[in-house]
Amino acid sequence: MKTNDPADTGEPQATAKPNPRRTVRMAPEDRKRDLVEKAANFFSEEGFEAGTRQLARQLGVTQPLIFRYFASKDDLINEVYRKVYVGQWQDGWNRTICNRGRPMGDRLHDFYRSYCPAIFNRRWMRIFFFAGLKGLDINARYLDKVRDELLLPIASEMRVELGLHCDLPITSEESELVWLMHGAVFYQGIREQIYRSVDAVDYDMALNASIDLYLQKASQVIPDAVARAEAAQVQKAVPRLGLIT
Amino acid sequence: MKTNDPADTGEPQATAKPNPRRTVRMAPEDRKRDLVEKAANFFSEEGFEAGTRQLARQLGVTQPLIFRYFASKDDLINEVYRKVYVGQWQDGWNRTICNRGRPMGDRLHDFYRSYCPAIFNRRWMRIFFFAGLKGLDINARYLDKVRDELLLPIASEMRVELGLHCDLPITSEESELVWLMHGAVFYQGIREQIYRSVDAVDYDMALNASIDLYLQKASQVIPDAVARAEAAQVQKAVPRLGLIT
DNA sequence: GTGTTTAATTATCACATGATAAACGATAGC
DNA sequence: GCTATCGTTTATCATGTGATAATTAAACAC
Repeated sequence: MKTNDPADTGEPQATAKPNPRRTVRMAPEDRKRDLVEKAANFFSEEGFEAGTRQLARQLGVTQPLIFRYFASKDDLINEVYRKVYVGQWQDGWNRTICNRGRPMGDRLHDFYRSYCPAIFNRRWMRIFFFAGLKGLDINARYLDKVRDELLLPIASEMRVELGLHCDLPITSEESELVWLMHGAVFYQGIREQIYRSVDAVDYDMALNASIDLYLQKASQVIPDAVARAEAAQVQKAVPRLGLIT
Repeated sequence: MKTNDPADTGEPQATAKPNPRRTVRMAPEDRKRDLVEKAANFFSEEGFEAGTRQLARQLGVTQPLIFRYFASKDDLINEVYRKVYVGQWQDGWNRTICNRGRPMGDRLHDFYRSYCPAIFNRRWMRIFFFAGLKGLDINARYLDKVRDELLLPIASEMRVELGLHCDLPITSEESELVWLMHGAVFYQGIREQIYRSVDAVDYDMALNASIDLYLQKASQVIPDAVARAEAAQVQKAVPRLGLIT
């Protein structure tokens, strides 16, 4: 008959102490980092509504210990968000996009070949959607960052690539076109990590096709869109009476 | 000083009865339908982890009443799923796709112009992702249905449109290409309903571009892919020694 | 009106949750 | 080896949860 003692490691112990609890004492900063890291994995699988006891079990510690390192569960969750979102962002992405020494198609390829591996993993994807469904501002802020530092720069660079000199804000057509490309790529990550319907999507073809689509549609649509925007701008600048005379 | 009586409707009541509770007695089938309908709205906003008391408050009934109509909370949730998923599916979608009397591009336009309005609403989208993150089989089954009744038929019809006569299963290239188009369209729904970053995406342009992309890439890629598949099939049919001689 | 049916209520259960306080014991400095 | 520190534990709290039983009252038949 085997003992059910949870501390029984299988090694024969001559003097069976009543409570040989083998707690590892870690330096506070190490422990905290470890907790956030493992909590990110845990919450990404179970959702943020999962209990702190289950979390603690998975972390290999007792539940009250969590509250020594984090004032509240929400506090821990916020640190998880910060780790996942802020920790993954690479400033090189924007630089790749804005590097005018190379053609736009190459820049987009390079960018997505760095961006996709960074976020196409189960943990990032799931936390992104958990937070998104909650309507959390950290998620909205991430999307703002995607728009302001990635997608709008792409649209601006595209104007330059097309030889358009225009300082007016990006039109909705231009912006929608970038979102379309981005969405087509991003959806591959959803299929892979959220749906899990495929072992691993070959997103190289998807990448090529999405970028092709953008480059092609952009050259068709954007010159006209920009021209329309400029015409509207001129019209606005002319005083009302000018139209009548 | 105003009374705080929850039943106070504002009408002056001469004989102030101690508990004039105004409960409406509904026919069981009506009540049940009403509960499922409102629960779908509630859970789509709050997530399925939200409490039954909060739900009951929103429904305008007491919490135990829920358990008179549903054996458990999970039972109610399953009825919500069924309502949202099964209730929205339209058999006409597959028929539109398979109508060989019309060109593929038109069929795809018609299909998506019916499909998008059916699922591009906050309730459907959110419940879809809540269920997806939970890894529920009802969600996986929905995706199987999308694949088997919508996307694979599109790939098959595309072969016909391209004049290819081939009974071999759809290759991964063909399937990935349809998923790419579908994802580009679907992502517009995510932006609109999950991100809520735009008031209303003008998904007409997105639709046109996505379908164009598919038609164009398909005509480029699919004939070769099918030819390769057939060659591989022939090779497999030939006995091993045949390759050596 | 009176009585019967049963939809909806109030009161309550056992259990799980986030969080706190007190006790314990692994490690570092001497 | 002894002691002080503080990382980690056990024990516990108040509250919230899904679910049940007993009670009340709205609607219908006569």
